Amino acid sequence: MPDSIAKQSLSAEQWAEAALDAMASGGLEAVSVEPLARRLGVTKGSFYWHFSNRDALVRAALELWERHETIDAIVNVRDEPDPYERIVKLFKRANTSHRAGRLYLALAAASDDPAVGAVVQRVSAQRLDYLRQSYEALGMDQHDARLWSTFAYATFIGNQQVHRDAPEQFPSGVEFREYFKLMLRTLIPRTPLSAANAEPVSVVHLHERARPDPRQDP
Amino acid sequence: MPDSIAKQSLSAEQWAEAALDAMASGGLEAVSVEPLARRLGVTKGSFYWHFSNRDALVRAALELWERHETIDAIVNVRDEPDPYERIVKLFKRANTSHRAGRLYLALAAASDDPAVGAVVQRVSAQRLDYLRQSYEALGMDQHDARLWSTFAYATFIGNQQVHRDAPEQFPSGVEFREYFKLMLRTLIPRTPLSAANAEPVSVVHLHERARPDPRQDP
DNA sequence: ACCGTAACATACGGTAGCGTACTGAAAGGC
DNA sequence: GCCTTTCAGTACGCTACCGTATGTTACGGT
Repeated sequence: MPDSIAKQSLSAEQWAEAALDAMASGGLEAVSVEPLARRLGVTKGSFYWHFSNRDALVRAALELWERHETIDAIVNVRDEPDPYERIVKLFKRANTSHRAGRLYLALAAASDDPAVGAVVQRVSAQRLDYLRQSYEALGMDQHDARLWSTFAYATFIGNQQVHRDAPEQFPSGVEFREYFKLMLRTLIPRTPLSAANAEPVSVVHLHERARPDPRQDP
Repeated sequence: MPDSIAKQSLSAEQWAEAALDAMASGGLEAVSVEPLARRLGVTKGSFYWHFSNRDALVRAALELWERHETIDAIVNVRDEPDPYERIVKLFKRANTSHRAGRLYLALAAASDDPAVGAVVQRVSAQRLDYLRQSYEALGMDQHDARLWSTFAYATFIGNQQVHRDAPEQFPSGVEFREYFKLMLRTLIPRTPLSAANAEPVSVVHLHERARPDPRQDP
């Protein structure tokens, strides 16, 4: 039993990965047993050994996705001490993976399904929460951090959407780099906006520090 | 014939409206003849008198939606002379109708379908274009207007998305009003960026100038 | 009173996909 | 060498939905 679990869970995970692929390109409805089996070169007989039914596959795929989108994503930037750079990293990550973006949009579109909706809600909440914490680490009070993090999150979700729905209109190449910088400058104020609690830091100095950061661009 | 057309097209439009309702709550897949007929209290026999097939219904619904989302929306704010107020109106409209938001998201999710994708693209392009024009009317040069209007549009699309996917996290009530004002202040610079300095640096000034703007208080 | 037609109903065949029951084959323990 | 376990294939019934063919009703014109 214990050793066979490895083999079984491997194959099951392959099914789940294939399900995620199907979701990314065709939405939740595209996760159908027979087409997936065809794509994997087997028949339903295999599927119903690994999973009790289609719902179980969807659940497994959602679990996989949730891990990818929360734990992995956050672990990836956790070692960045500077909160500003941490947020920049999150933004870059959000604009990097095309598949991840499409997957999010596909799952969000299917959030009427209670199982999907719950996961989407948890993922959104966790990402928003982590963003909010990062904004607080910038020196914002709780309230401002909540507003700004929501603002920033909405913008980047919206970017995915616009990029998919109106690719012709969406900036690309050099223009995207400018667009990206504009968003960073606008959405990550490096000086606390509520005058109350923070030590006044040199705004000019901080802004200049942001510009000579030339790294990749999606 | 001429008088019977009115009756016929009326009924056909009812079908199209019902199709849009179904889309808003269940996506494109929810536009199915038999369930729709049940919901309307008739049978398929009626449907196949008005439309040749399901695709024709989808096309009619899309046409209706496109009119709603472009012409009507723009006509609604066309009489506002102040470009600032015009943009505010557009934003308010975007955040007002829950159904319209869900409809957009549902159709965008189904934009793999070429018929749907084309309409979504046209609607997005037209709205973005109108927004860009409004930003130009604020005094921005073409380039900045393009970046800022894309930015603003993405944010409001993202707001719809977040509002649907993580309703618990999305600001509401008093907090939403603050959130809304923050977005307006940030996304609609009231000081014209003169065409003279189109460099990205000018945008930084913009952000810094937005803060001491005495006109609104959160 | 009669007919034509607009509007809807009924009945049917066809397909896609879900799930089940059963069969088949390879692999490793005994 | 057998036999259980693991994994996959085949065959079938079931449901939802599409589309078609045909039946039924109401009504306006003549």
